[in-house]
Amino acid sequence: MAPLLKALADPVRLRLMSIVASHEGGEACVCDLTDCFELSQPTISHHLKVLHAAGLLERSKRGVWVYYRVRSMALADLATLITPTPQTGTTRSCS
Amino acid sequence: MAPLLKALADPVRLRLMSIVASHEGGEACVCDLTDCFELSQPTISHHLKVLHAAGLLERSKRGVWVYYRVRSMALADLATLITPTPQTGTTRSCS
DNA sequence: TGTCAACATTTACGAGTGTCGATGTCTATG
DNA sequence: CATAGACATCGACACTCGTAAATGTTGACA
Repeated sequence: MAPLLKALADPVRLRLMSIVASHEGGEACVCDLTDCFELSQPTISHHLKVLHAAGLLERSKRGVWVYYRVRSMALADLATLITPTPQTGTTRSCS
Repeated sequence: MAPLLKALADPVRLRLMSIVASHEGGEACVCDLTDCFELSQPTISHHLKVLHAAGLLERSKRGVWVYYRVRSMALADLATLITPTPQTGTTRSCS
């Protein structure tokens, strides 16, 4: 769980997720994304790799272009884990 | 939002949140927490400070002891932000 | 007032991270 | 085959982060 949060805990990567999610057809190619930032193409590629390795983005190569798509299931699972549990009653000192 | 995720994106801090949340009365003092880790007391204190600065933990000092409590509202808000939006239809290239 | 215990702060250091420039890989096209 | 463009990888650097040892602060109590 910590690696997932770590992958999301960066302003650039959060924007990347947001842009991909709200892009036409729910997917975007790298060339679209690099235009949205004032960062070099290798840097964007690096962030995409981190998000992909964390299971937050899907990769699909079509021709010369590589399209990324948000794995909304991963986000939903993460949201569930973050949501506070209704307290189980059992009280152990450590977890 | 990124700072919030950054504060959570650490195994020790995630365990701290979990332990505090599931502790008797929903709060725990530092001495309880240091016993759960094989880390020095200053390190635990540092992580608690990070979580408190991010608005994820409440502090309340009673006598010599300092009790921490999870701000479940912050977690709930974060979960809401992470949850994928149902796609608005408007398609702008960047966000 | 002096002492002890619970936490916090400071300082320092090794490890990890974000960034860029240079280079590599792959695909389409002439 | 040669070239060009879309991405990825590599190497290097500055910066941040997690950790511990030493020290400081505060409250309880004799």
